[in-house]
Amino acid sequence: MRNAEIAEAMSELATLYELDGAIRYRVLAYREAARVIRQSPVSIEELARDGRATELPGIGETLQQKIVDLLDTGEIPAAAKLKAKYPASLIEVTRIPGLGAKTVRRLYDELGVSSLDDLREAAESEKIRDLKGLGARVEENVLAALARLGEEGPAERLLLSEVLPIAEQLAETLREHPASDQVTVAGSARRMAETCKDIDLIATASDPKALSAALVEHELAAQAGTAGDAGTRITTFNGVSVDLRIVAPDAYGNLLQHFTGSAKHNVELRERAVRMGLSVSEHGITEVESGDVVRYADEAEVYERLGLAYIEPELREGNGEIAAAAAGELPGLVEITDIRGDLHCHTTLSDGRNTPEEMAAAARARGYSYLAVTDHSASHGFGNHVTPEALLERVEEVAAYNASNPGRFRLLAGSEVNILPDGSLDYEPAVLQRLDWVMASVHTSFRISEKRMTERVIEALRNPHVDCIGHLTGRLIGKREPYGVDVGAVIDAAVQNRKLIEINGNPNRRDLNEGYARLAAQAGLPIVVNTDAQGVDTLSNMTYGIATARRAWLTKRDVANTRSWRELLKLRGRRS
DNA sequence: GCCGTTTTCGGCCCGACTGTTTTCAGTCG
Repeated sequence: MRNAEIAEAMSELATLYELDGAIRYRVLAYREAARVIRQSPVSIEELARDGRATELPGIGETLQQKIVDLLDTGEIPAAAKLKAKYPASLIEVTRIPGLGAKTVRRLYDELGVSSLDDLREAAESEKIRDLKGLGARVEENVLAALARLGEEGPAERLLLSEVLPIAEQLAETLREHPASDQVTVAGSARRMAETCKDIDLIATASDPKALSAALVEHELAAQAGTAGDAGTRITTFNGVSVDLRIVAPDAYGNLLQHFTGSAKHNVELRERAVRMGLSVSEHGITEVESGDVVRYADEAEVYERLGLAYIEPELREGNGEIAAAAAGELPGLVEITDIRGDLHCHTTLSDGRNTPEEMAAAARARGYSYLAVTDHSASHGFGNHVTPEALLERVEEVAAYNASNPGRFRLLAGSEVNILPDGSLDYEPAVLQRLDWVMASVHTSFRISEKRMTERVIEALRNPHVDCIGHLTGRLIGKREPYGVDVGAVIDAAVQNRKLIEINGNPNRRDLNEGYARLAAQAGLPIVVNTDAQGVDTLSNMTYGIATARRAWLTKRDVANTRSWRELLKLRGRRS
């Protein structure tokens, strides 16, 4: 059973318990467990079968047993019992914004509302206002929420690449405004998360209202609230909602820390504060006993006051960073400026838009000392494939380029070779042998079993000509689920065969994801951060690859392409 | 239900906003 399915069962049970009036901390415990399970890079099924699920934070003996029950019988007895008590369609009603479990339970008990249809009818026939504490306004909000649900579905999360450029453009506009002092992008965009729900901008200003007005009047604003002293909110034409919060300079650090999140990180931070006799909020740090409040202009001072080293935004996910900061054991994260080359990109030979010469020029302009052109192999299946003859011509072409462009930069002849369903590659060894660098990726036959997919990739890792596995799980964020593959087993096989593995920086992929990348690094597997660029413009997707690497706690040393080409070659198993 | 450099029991983050109420519960981020 996939982690996502187990997490979904826990999350459902949390809602059922909540409807049943369980104490909130039990509900919270199940929600937290669901989050931990969903995020885990290792198989919860295997862990629970070994009785080791309790090794995860937030999972104790009770949940360990419930997971085993779920695996054995397909359901959790406690959930089955509650489902007999409350109709399954009641859970959907709790998804209406503004209606929590308490309210839904009352609607069920007092009005017999047990589905979204019942809810609509109750609101339309003005029965909700009969309940104590609820009024006509609630009916209006419910109907509006139901209408939104009907036309557009639940609010989608946007890719970081869709959000970050807008966030930076807006921040830049505000920075140029005469009334502005400091402006920073906060929230999940600052943490470089895979997806973002909205944009948070944090600012200080000599004239807050004027700065708010500048955002309201921005050409990207399709809708806008009122421009106030505390900030404002707009929605851009492509539907991204943007919150601007303006604060006095002396509390800028507190506000920035608070609105950078994540929620989990902030909760852990405040729990630590409580143990120190302190209370942390966006307004400052209060000494509980004396009631004295201290504000911090600089975010780093907030962490310092709590006895912590500064924590980079990418690490603020509640994955052990606070304990590491307390112990002085935070990793020195890899920086984009550490990157010395890109080992996965395409040219006009397959599906790219630029020639090798143009790609090389762009790579040099980025300060790289090497670039591998890795066009798709013969059986790619989407046209534009490269025959063995064409690939050998490419080898000559690359040699000629390097001969006529002496110096520090080296163009590398490579290929992104398809891994066929049986794990073989679709070029002969004699062809592969001529290449400087071989990426091997799965592009077809996704729907085989996890076992076969794992064997398929491991077979490719045994091939002496393969250097690196590309986009291992094949996911497209928000569009295509990763295919079933035992990442842990692939990591082990890669280490054994002295291969490398890629973080693909295409913002739709970010594959390996941060959880798996952290696992790979812990196993000692060298990671290559690549772009998979299809043109000179997308070589800049290194930003997203590095974001994932940093969120995976990777250091410069963990990332192979922070090395010179000569040093990098020492990491791989085959003869060069 | 989980967890432990105050605790194996008694705690478990903080504040804004909303809608309904004359002081607050519920919901959300």
